[in-house]
Order: sequence, then C-alpha cells, then structure tokens
Amino acid sequence: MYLRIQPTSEIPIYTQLIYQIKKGIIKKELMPGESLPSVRSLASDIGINLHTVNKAYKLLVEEGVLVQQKKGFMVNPSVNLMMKEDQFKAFREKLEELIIDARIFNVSDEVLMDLKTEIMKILKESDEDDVV
Amino acid sequence: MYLRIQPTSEIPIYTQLIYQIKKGIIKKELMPGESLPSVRSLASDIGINLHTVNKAYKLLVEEGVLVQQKKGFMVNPSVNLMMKEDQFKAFREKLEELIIDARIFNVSDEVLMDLKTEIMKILKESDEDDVV
Amino acid sequence: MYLRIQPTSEIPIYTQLIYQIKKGIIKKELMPGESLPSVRSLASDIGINLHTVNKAYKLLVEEGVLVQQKKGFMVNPSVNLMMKEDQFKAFREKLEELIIDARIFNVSDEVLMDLKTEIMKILKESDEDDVV
Amino acid sequence: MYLRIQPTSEIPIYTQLIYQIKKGIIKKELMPGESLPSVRSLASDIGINLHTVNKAYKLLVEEGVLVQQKKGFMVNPSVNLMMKEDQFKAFREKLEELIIDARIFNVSDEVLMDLKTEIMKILKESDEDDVV
DNA sequence: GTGGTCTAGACCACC
DNA sequence: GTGGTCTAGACCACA
Repeated sequence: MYLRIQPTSEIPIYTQLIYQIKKGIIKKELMPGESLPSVRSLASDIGINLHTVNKAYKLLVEEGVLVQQKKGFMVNPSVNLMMKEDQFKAFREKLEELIIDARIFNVSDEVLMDLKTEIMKILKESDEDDVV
Repeated sequence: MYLRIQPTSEIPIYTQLIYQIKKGIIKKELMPGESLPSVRSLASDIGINLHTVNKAYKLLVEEGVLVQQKKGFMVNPSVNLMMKEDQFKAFREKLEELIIDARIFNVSDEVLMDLKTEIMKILKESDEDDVV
Repeated sequence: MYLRIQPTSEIPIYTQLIYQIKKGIIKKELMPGESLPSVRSLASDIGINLHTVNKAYKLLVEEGVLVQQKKGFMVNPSVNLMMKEDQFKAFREKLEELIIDARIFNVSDEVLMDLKTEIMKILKESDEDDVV
Repeated sequence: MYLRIQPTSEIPIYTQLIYQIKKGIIKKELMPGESLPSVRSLASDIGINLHTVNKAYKLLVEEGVLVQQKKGFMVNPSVNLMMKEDQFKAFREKLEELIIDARIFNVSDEVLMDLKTEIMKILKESDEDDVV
C-alpha cells in the first residue's frame, strides 16, 4: 500500500494518515486481520515522526477500525463497524457544511455527481482495476 | 436572523458563525446587498469575542460571500458565487473523507438520504415554511 | 489541591496523576464543573512534561471524568458516571487479582478491613475532616 | 490443571500465567510441594514463548509462591506465605485504585458483592465442586 | 494564554 | 523488534 502524505497541507498529518489507511481498507489493499507496518517503520518510511503515526493508529483503534495486539496493530477482523454517537454527530455536521457550501457556491448537481464518481473510482478495489 | 452558537462544540466558533450566516443567506433571511450587524453589536449580542466575529466576516469576504463597505459588511449583491481553486480542493477533500467514512462505517444509503432531506429541510426558505 | 507524584514509582506518572485527580474529586476538593489547571501550568507546577499531563487529562476525558471545553479542561458537571464495558472488565480483572493475592498470601480479613478504612479515611471530604 | 491464556488481552502473558498458577494453588489443583511442568513443556503446551514462562516462574519464586529445585520448579511446601513490604505496598496501591474507581464510577455495593461472590466461586476448590 | 500538532531522541517492558 | 513512557522544545490555531 502506498501512503501519500502532504506535509504542507492544512490537514494534520495524522488525519491524512487515518484516511489513507481507511482508503487502503476500502480498496482491499488492507484486509481484515492484516497487520499494519510498525509505528517506527512506517514513520521512517514516509518520513514523519513516530509519535504522529502512533497517534493515527491509536485514533483508528478508538474508532474501531484497527485493533491493537500484543505486538503491533492490525485491521479489525470484524467486518461490521459502526459510528459512535459523537462520531455520527460530527459526520452529520460535516455533511451539512458541505451541502451549505454547495448551495452557496452554486455547485451544480452535475459537478457533484462527477466528483462522486471520481472519488468512487479512487476507492475502487485494485483487483477490479485490473479487470477494467 | 437567529444565530445559534454552541461555545462548547468542538467546531471553532468563527466556523460556526460562518455557516450560520451562509445558512441565513440560503434561507433568504439575509438578502443580497443586505447589511450585516456590526462586528461590535453582533459580538455582544451572541456573547462572543469581537475578534472572533471579525475573523468570520473577513473569511466570508475572502470567500466572496460578503463584501466590505466603508462602514460594515453586506451580503454580496452578486448572485453567482463560485469557489476558488483552493476552496474547491478543500471541498473535494471533505467530500472524499465523508464518503470514506460512510463506506468504512457502513452508513446505508437510506440513512444518508434521510440525513440529506433532514438538512435540506433546515435550509428551506422561511417563505416556503409559511406556505406549508 | 495538592498533587503528589512519585517519579520513581513503577506506576506511570500519568496514571498517578489520573488517580490523584479522581481522589480530588471524591474529596470534593474538585467540584463538578470546576476548571482544572492548564496543561502547561500543572506540568511546570509538579515538574513534569506537559505531554504527560495532557495524556492524563485526555484519558480522563475518555473515561468521562473530565470534559474538554474550548479553553481548558473541567470536571464533568454530570454526577452519574458509569464505567464502559472494557473498563468494567479491567476492573473485575483487577479485583480478581487482588482477591487471589489476598488468599495466596494469607491476608486476614482484619488486615483487609484495616486497609479499607485507612483508604476511606484518605478519601474523606476535607470538610468532614475539619468537623472531626 | 488447565491454563487459560488470552494472547490478545492487554494483561501481559507472564502476569496471566502467574495468576493462573496462583489460582491453581488456591483451588488445590496444585498442592504444596507439587512439581510444575518444565518451562519448555509448558511453553509448548500453551503455545507461548519459553522466556515468558521462565519469567513467570522466576517472579513466583521471588514472591515465595514457588521454589526452584535443582531440576525444575515446585509449589512452596510451606503453607504460610506472607507478602514482602514492596508487594504489600503495591497491593495497597491497587486496592486504593479500585476503591477510587468504584467511588468515581458509582459502582454500587451490590454490584461489588456480586463480583466478589462470582470470583470466590471461581476460586472454590475443585473438591467442593464435586460435593455440589 | 489555552490546547493542538509535530519533531527528536531516550529508556523501558514485553515477547 | 514491538509499543509505552517521558522529556524538551518549537510553531500554530483559537478566543
């Protein structure tokens, strides 16, 4: 799995990392039960501090996306994750902001659909990619 | 227009304010060309810091939603706002994160649609409200 | 409130801090809704690193003992806290270990009771202390 | 004697092993003077590392629960074990933490008693089991 | 002035 | 070799 981190982005590095990992899971580059690289090795691989990686991993455990073993972290083997209440509230909030901005800045439904399909394509499983 | 600010929310107050104002515009409680309350009065009205209101107004000017006059701020009289490049990139990023989380946490299309219609209802024009 | 940290103890500093704060709440030296010292000031007061204090505060928020505001942390104003499932399991585990050790090392019921009353005394409210 | 080790538990394996052995002694599945399985065989039996078993045995010797013979370990034939000072301090500390958490999280005396009787039942001698 | 983020580097516990 | 703990110190966002 390739992780692309933009150090200059406004989005905190640990947040970028969280979504990169989630993406990997959706794309089935990371399977349930699969181990993640160690905090230290991933940190040195992508050139960031180990604490930053650790924070991302811990938050993903908190969300239930990863589980921590005695040695290292792995993708939660259980398939059916659910948002916690607070998380869902934040999700709703984010969606509301998105809709508001779409309305204020006159983003057409067409553009929205294009965006969605573009994103869906990125999240497509790698295997499907080959088939296509 | 009523502005509801939650000081305890994890969302920065200036961000809340920005979206409250955008909401007001969508609901036509604030019309193009209409003046906004002065920084001072709004700050004291909703009991927040003057700098916070100022920051929200400035950012809205930056986005083109408001325009600054010699004295105070008003809603941009021009109707067709468009996102700038950076803004659109952030918008896309936010959408991607939402979709990723929806996929990871198995948010059903049903729930998503419910959320959307719920949000749309909130953004309905006050006039329509009367009709109903 | 006085916080006594033993840097040489086997118990991690942040854990000691957590229990010191809980003690303060039980003794009513910290009341529901009361603000805690800032991460930085507490850290410098007791001569430890700010990240260590921050970790303790965050974990207490996680447990529901503290809540985080825009600015600083405060004791959860709500009175009825409950353990989460995992926490209760750990609690039970700890109790089991304690009972096992008491049995193995022939700790008499008398000694146990003495310990309990001694601990209870420490946790007594300061006000009662004066009365007595 | 059956040893149940949970490799995924957050409790270190050597600690789990220590308490499993103590449990065996309390339940009289392991009698004073009885030999324990060799480090090697136990390690392979329960599928854990050799060093982990060794560490558990060594610590139990340290506590006086086991004694080391020329060849292998056996349960201390002496019946009246006592805690050393440090151990007792740790015991007291653990009890204090338990009491604090019970108070903070409003664990009722009822629940506490239920927990205790539940644990006592687990520690009942196997013979008594038969009687019942 | 508050916490948030990030870095660099050290020592320790567990397996 | 894995994560856990702790320290020191820097820059930033928010109010």
